[in-house]
Amino acid sequence: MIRDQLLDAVRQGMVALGVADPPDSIVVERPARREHGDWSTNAALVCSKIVGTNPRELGQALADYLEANRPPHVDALEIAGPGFVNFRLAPTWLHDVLVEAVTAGPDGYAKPNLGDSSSVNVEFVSANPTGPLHAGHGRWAAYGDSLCRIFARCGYAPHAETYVNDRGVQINTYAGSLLARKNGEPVPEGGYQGEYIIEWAGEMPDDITTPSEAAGWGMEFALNDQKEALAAMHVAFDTWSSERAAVDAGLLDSALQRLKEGGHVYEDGGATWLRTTDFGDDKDRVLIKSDGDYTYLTPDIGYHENKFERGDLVIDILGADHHGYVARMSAALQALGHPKDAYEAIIGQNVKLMRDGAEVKLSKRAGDIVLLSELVDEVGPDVARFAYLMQSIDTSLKIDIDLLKKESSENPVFYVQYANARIHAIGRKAAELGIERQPLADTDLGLLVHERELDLLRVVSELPDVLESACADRAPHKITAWVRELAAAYHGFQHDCYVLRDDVPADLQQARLWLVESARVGLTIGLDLLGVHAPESM
RNA sequence: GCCCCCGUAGCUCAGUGGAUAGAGCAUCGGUUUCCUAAACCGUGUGCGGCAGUUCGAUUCUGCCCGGGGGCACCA
Repeated sequence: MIRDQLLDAVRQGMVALGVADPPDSIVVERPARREHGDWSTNAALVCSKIVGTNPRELGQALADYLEANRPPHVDALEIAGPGFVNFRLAPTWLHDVLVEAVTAGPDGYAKPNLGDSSSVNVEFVSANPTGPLHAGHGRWAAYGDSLCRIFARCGYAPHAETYVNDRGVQINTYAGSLLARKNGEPVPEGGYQGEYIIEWAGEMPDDITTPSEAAGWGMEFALNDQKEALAAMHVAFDTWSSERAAVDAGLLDSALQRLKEGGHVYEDGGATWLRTTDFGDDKDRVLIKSDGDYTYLTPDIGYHENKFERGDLVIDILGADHHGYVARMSAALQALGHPKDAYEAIIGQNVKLMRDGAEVKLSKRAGDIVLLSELVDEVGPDVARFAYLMQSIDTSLKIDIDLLKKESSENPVFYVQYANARIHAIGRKAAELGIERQPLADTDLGLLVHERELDLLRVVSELPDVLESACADRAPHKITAWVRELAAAYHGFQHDCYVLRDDVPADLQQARLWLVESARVGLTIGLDLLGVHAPESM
């Protein structure tokens, strides 16, 4: 890659200038402003202290060295600002990017091996089996699924998992609520008030009369409902883990036993405690209540321990209301002997759903929830996923349902989908005209010199870096942002550069057809990472 | 009181230890005998505040202010 070639040259230059061991903080990057060249290095600023000269002088010396030992594609060098060395490259470096992209294709371009096949277990959604998924859950579904796609492309072996809390008090509450509604009675105090309970109770067979029967039937019904909603969004899990099954399999007992053997457990006030403060938690946590029942934490520890069988790295994707959970789970897993960095919790901020200009509450106990299935029905899985992935997971997400339903330029999804449709329209039109793309080797890419053409290739060239960063930062929204940039560059290109019109010379036409292909490769990869399908015509 | 996230343009959000901080929408104006105008081009205001670290801070650290979410022998 061009950047590595430039960086190598810069580092060699610094060695030649007396920096025995050039620091890693030397970078070659794309300057924010085009006037500052195609690439730029901070080497002189970083190394000036080591050499004892001022950055501008060192920069000049570096520029002189590079002038004499010119890396590929470099047209001109200049020193600027406080001591940056800027590279101006011939367009040939972008033509190389085109060749790389279309040769590797959607399966091979932008495929960094960061994970070296190590496995990563990603748990997300994990809703209680006591009701339907609401529109807020969609964020975790879209995020988790996209993150797994990113991991997979970056050389990891991801395992998508969701956890079903199918035991505990909320199940009894749920069963009680179902039975009460079945009998036409108001739900008990603290029960589930949602409209769906009435509806679901109506579907419950008459021979179900006991709480335990209602619980069994209700959980299965809820799970099926959730699976349908996720399937409509094209989200699938490798594993659905049942809390009850984990307890029955003895995962809880064996984890508890090992914690005791490790000396991390003590009794106090009739309860059994885990000394999580030894591993950074701010207070110890109860494992077994004084009434003999486990807290929610205890089976969760057993379950998390078990997840290491399905991942070298275990990641939980949790809502902001669970952030207090992280320190105790991390402490428990460390007490079981796992390295601190083998467990990672990603805390996502909440979803605010707007409809008719007002916020819609998403609480399951309140009446008017917007179901995930409703949202996906209304706008489709692609629009929904794109909307969920537009923002950083660290920010609360406002989703305006009215806006998503509008198929207009106010809705960014269509901008991207339209770019995809136009790319494919070129292909259709070319076929209609009997124009075929000739072998790449016979194509003169040197004809691609229009600013729009080069801008498009610049965006294509950035995908590998964007992907690495999206993976390292667990940030699918960086892919969304890149896809929007690519669409913008493509629309700009297509506006100013004709491909198939009569007056386009045949050799330029060929080069542009390959350019369109490189955009197709990039867009295909980007949209696939988001799990968003784009229609070939609109 | 403690913990987590956020505070960037009128709105919704990107972004970065660096050289003049971006995009979409909204406003106003312009572009089409031509591969989808669902497009393109032009048009202004902005890093909540105060210190510190640094050659350089919107970015890192501390404090303050503001918004959201947590602080159970609930899950």
